[in-house]
Amino acid sequence: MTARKASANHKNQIFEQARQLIRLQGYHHTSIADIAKGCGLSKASIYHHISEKKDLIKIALQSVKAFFKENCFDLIYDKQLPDQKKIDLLFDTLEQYLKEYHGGCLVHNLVHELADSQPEFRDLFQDYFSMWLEGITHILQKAHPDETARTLAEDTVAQLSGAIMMDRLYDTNRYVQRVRTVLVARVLQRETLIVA
Amino acid sequence: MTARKASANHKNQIFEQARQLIRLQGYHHTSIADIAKGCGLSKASIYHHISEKKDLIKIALQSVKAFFKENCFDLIYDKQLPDQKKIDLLFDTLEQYLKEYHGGCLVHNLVHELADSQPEFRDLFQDYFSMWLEGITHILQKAHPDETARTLAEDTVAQLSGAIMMDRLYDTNRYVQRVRTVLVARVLQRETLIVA
Amino acid sequence: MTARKASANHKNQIFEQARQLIRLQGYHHTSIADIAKGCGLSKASIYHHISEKKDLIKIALQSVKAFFKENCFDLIYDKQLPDQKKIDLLFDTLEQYLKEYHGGCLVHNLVHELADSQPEFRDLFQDYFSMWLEGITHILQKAHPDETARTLAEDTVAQLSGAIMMDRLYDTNRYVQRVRTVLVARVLQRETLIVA
Amino acid sequence: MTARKASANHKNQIFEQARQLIRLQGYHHTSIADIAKGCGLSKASIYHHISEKKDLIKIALQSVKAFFKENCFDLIYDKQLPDQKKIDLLFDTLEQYLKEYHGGCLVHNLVHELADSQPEFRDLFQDYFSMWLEGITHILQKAHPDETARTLAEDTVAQLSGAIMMDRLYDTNRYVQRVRTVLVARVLQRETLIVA
DNA sequence: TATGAATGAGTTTTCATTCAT
DNA sequence: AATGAATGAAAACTCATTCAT
Repeated sequence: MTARKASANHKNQIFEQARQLIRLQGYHHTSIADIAKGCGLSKASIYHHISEKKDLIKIALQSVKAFFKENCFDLIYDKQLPDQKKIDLLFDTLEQYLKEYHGGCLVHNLVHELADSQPEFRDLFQDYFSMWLEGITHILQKAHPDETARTLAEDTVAQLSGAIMMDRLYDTNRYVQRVRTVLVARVLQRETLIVA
Repeated sequence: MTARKASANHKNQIFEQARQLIRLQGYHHTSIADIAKGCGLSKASIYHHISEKKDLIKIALQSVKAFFKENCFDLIYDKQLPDQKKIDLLFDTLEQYLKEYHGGCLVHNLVHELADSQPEFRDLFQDYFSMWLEGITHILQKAHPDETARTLAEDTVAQLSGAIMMDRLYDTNRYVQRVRTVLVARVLQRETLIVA
Repeated sequence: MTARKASANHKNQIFEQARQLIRLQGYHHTSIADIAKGCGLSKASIYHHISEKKDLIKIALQSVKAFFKENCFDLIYDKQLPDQKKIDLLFDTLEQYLKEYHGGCLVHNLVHELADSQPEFRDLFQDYFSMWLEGITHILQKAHPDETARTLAEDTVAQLSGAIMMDRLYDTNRYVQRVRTVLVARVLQRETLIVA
Repeated sequence: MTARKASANHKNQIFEQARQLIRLQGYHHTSIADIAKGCGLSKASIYHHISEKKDLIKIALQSVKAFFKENCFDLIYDKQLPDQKKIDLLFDTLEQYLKEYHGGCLVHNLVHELADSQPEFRDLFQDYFSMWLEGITHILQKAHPDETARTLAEDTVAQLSGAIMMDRLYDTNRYVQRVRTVLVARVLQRETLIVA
């Protein structure tokens, strides 16, 4: 049991290191040696848990998706939950995620780095953003007709993506805060001049 | 003269190749050899025009900034020009830039790839976005008080950044179109439910 | 008993896989992992049956030697058996061996790959060819004086070795067939003696 | 000029080292590092002259083929040259080649090592042996009808291939000498024809 | 300017082998 | 006997950079 745990820990450590380093440095600028060093393992050991470096991308993307799925999107479709609470859930989780490590969101970073040169990951990226688009569309559907809700969700997701980048660049959190404010206003249909 | 022109051409060719390749593949995934091959030059020749690879980042960023400065932001502060024309100028230039090559905007790609690992470029990135923020704030100042204009400009720039990424990922241009629509509405103070 | 059998089976499986893979891919190009995968075992398990990779060479060579010893050379010295039958025995066994898997004869392949870099196996190789040389010399001794018989046997073994290679390269069996034809002729003395 | 010569020398040194080491150790057991060390160059420098390791196989095979073509097969079709001289030319060249370095003939070694795992080189191997087969057939055509000449040439080439291996294994040259003797006898028709 | 050649350091990946379980 | 995990060493190959010509 100790052994099983220990080995599982190494596996998780590797994936966790990969996640962090790729988020901070990008995929191509993160070497297997970096990850190994970060785990106190040898390079060769890494290949006991993956079969090629690209596997780490998949695993990292899936883990970020799972994080938001479990913490937000699995809860958001609950009819009982008031819209405000849903938005809080979303943004509180996001803020926790962004605060935990610096370097913005791994998914956004990777989209820019890999979207064209590694088309095989497109589906994973689209999956991720579909989850956000559908979740936010759902939240907006009480206040708006379907098509409007979808369009506003797209605006929101775009703004959120850019906001994460801007916050990273200017080392603030005001851009993401604004997305929250705007989304709340949209739910409350108080959209005219949304300034806090 | 022929020689001077030829060398200037090589210089431009190199910078142009760098711009394109870095935009498509990212900085770390683009090698000096790639750029040299793309220009029909040898690797060593590249170093007659730059002193290290990083120079290419600077040059590329400056050229994108110059492109938008000359084509938009130098014209936008003209009191004669109606707001609608200014917005058209902005988005037409942007669309032209995005259409010219695929791969989204070089600046956004690089922000994500380099923001943390190469802090020396932060200023350049911030410069670039300041230009956009100030330009759009200016456009919004006729319709809104200063602080509101600034806030809405930040929303707009964030949304635009995310929109470029989303359009790249889904191979459309609808996200950026929406930013234009929303900005027009904001200028016209018709913000309630902005759906085309 | 079940256990003993099972392990013996694994042992044989490993040696059989090694034989096949080394014959096809060469010694250095066949990894312990390849052999393990071919047996459905783990790499570590291989080391319960050998102490280092080189052991597999020895075992493979011995098994090929044993195959021809049991099927030909143990029977060939029987005074009762007519020469023609002996030759049939030899070449039928050889053809069966060559047909069973492609990739020529393991021994010949290994001689070329290892002869100089691993002098420790020289004796094994020489043993193997001595068996052939003596066997064929014996067959020729009825029709020729001892020294002539030996010389013709050497010619035959050389031609046979080259024929196996040529057949492999051109994917035929005509070269080996010719060796059989020539040997029969030599036994029947239907060939003016070519001896210096 | 000095520079051109120097660089050409490095290139030749690399190919020469590759030829020698591959002949002695086999392709898979010869590393780029081995070759680099043998030339006093860095590993990276090797890649200035080849684009992948496999290139060395091609170059080595071509150089051996060129050696025998220039020294034998370009001369052998001369009607003036007596058959005995042609055979001398062939075997003197071969002996020189075999003596120059130990380790038998590079082509034979590679056939065994690569024939199946690297089918892309089959053509090169076949080319090489075709040169020999046609040359020896030509020599035998004065003394024998075409088809017989061809068959005897095939016997001769097979025997020669095996003889090179046997000589290497037993560190003699008697096996190859026998091939010369037998071929002379065949040209002089001092051998009852062995054709099926 | 331009380039062929060279290279140290680094990249991903493989390998034979060991060992605790 | 079997194996998952680990690893030092080495494999092939790449890269940014330098320099003599």
